[in-house]
Amino acid sequence: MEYNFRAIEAKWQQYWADNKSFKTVDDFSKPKFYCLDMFPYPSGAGLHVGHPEGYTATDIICRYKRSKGFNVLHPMGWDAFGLPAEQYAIQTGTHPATTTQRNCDNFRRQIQSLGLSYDWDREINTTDPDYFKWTQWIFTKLYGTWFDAALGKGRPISELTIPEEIKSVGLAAVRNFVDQKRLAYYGEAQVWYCRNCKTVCANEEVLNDGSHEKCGTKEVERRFLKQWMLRIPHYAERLLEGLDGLDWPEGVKEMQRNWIGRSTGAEVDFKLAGLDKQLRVYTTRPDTLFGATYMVIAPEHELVAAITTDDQKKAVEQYITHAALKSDLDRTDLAKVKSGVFTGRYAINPLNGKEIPVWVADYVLMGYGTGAIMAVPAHDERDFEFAKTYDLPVVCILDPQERTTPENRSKVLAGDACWSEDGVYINSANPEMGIQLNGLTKEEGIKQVTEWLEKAGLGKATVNYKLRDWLFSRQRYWGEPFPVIHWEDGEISLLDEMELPLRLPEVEKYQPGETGESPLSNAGEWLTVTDKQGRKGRRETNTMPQWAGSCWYYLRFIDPRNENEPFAKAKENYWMPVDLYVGGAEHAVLHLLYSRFWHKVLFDLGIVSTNEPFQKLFNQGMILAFAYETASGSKVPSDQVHEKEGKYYHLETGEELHQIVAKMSKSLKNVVNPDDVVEKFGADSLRLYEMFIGPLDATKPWTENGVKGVYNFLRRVATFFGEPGNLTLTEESKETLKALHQTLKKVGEDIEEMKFNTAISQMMMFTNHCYKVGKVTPETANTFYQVLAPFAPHLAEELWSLNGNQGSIGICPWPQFVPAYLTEEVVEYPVSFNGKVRFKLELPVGLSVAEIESSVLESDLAKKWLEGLSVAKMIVVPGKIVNVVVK
RNA sequence: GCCCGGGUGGCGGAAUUGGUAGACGCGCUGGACUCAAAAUCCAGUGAUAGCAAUAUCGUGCGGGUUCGAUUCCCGCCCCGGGUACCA
Repeated sequence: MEYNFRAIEAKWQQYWADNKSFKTVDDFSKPKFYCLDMFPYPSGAGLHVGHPEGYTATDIICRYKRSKGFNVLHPMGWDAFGLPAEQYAIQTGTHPATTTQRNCDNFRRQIQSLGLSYDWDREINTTDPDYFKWTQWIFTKLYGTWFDAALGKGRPISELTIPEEIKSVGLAAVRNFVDQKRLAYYGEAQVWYCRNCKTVCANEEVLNDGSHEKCGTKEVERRFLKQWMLRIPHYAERLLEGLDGLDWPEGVKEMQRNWIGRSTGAEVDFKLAGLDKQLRVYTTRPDTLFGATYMVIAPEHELVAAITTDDQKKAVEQYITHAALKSDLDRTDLAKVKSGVFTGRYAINPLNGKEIPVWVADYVLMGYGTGAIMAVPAHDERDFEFAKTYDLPVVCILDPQERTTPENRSKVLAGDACWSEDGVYINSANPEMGIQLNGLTKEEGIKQVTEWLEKAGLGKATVNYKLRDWLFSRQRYWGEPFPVIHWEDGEISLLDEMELPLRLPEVEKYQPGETGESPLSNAGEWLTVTDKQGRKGRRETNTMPQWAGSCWYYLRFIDPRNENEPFAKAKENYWMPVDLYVGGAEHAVLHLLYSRFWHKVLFDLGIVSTNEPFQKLFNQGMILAFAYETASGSKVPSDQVHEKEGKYYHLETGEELHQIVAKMSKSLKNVVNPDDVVEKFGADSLRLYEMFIGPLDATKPWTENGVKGVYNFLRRVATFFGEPGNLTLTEESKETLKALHQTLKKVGEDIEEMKFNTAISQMMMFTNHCYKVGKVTPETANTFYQVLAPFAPHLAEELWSLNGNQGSIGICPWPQFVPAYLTEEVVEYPVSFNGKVRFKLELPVGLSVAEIESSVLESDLAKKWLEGLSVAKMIVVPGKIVNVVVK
């Protein structure tokens, strides 16, 4: 048979569509397998070869699981809100919905051309009002939930007890109290604002170098704006604990842990000399309190004005104004030299009563801990640098002893070097206060000081998290509108479920306002509302960020056409959690953390039945491409390069070029379009190559020659098995049965472990075997087709039907592997002398160690290597190796 | 700086409860087929020496443990990703 992949693939894709072969039914009696791809943002550029990598992997697993008897849920949809469509609208006036529709159609066509077994009846789109109705609904749930710290869970706001003293103050106080507790709140937030995009951006979008992730400019600055925020830090502990039970890559879990950033320490109150106020600091090292020689408060700290003395007022005010203009970049990276100013005030060290100066410095951040620190320059690098800059005293209280060099130790003891590791306390006792640390080490010191502080009422053990409130609004058009009304009297109300979805209004221009307000502020009629009492209100003009839609889409796939609820409880109960979630590592922290947060809230409210949404996570690696650069390192577009005898030259200048591996990019002209690959080699070849190129989680370069290699394999399969004369054997040979069942075993195991590259190489070996023996039985062929089917489903279906089988190959149970076919009668032992393999010796299976020893020593081959030497020892590992130690 | 990955033929990569390094594929070489070429099929292919049998070397570098190390331990080098004063 000629391998006419175009005809074969068209035929079977039609067959699957006509027969709805991959439709998932909610048959609760079967074991379920929910396999999810991270749904794409349908960009105008279409699919790139990175998309099919993850999609093919999940498709193989799904097809395999179906034939193993699982009820498989394998859906696809579109994360279609987002900036590019809006940007295009600003430029051309085309409604983002139009652009989005077009892009989705293109993506669907491309994905369908790959023969992926999605249930297209479950397709969802985050921009569809029937979908975002429920995104808005979940937002109202967040708004209506508070976190009960005592129970460690979220509860409906109706279950919040309002203290009598608040009630007595009045309605506004009650409202204020409740708002303080909600998981979603509307508040003044100091946020990043990008002058270029005219939008607010999340902290996470502002890169370390002070540029905006989305647009790349450095036009970002800090502004105060009214924003919707989510209190994700309330769930910090739950999000941290939840990680332990998940089958996720360790690296991703570690990144999430670091992002949450839990630390334990103590809050300590310092009295201020001549001021009836206390300064509270957070420290992870209360044990170093004896070494605190000054204090620092953040420029934004509320006590700055009160603390500053008249003499220093001017200098401090100047410093604060200056610091406010700085971006985080200036405050961190560039500030190798720390800056600060003395407030004129002294604080009193509670352990020894000594007065220490209070400084203002921007290396202390208001957003973490209490915004104030006690500085222990001898044992903290940052404090040490600051102390050296401003010539503040450095008192060593922790002797490194033998933990460092004698030279460094004496520097540390003299206060000329910083030591932040463990040591033995010195100068750390105050008998009057009943505290004595000298001679102890760090762990014990922290414990004792914390206990002492708590007893003395000067402080308490505290846990802190780096995780900050999640800024949840954007000044954009193309996002979910908030179901929120701001009334003229200052009240905020949310729409009822009956009033959802709140659709986007038509607007004339998509340009954000100069002040950064959303395009929705131009939406005329839509904008204003009046209630039954005649009270006027204005709708929220912000929209939700792109994260919103992707935070819960895995739940909607369970019941995507449900008009009455986000999903039916019974179905959710059956399908959740997602058994396997595959996508890029770029979502390791944000998307996965936000999703987990929403999920936990929904869990606490009894809306979902699992504590965590994604049981197993797998990150596919990036697919790169070869690129070329000159000796000086400048890049040369691929169409300017020509190859000669394995070397590369510039087409015009003739200069020899160096081949490198780089991300695919338009400028390098090394982008591979899946459509072209499908056209030239077929979908099965594309699928197979993406899996064969290397381990799924590795970063690897694309080569067209590699595609040719797997195409070759498929062609050889088609040629051999498509020839009826090759399938005429009536009884299968032992060797072929062995090769077949080895393949069956290896491929099954490799799919379970997601090691697709080695599974494919095993199938290649089997095919090579078939060419060698020339003929196999039709039964052998059938079994092989089934093994091949998850990987190259079109060709497998074709050969399957050609061999006289009815119906789709996908519905047949996975063939049973028979271990008996793999048993060996002889073992070929590599025989080593002093660890060097000298010859191979074939021996029957099942010999005792003594028998193997004597067989080896008696063999003619061994004589040569034993000449003039005596055997000191023999190592025999039955079935593996023999090593003779000679002297 | 810190954290996490990773360094194996000309190339992508296999193989690690320590047990025949280089499976499979690409490329290359030779042969068959052909008037010829392409395609295909068959064979070979880590390096060095040798006609060959074979020998020596060989998994980033230097040590160590072991009968035996790509695999374990110690110390380095290089590459990729993440991160940034979190007290």
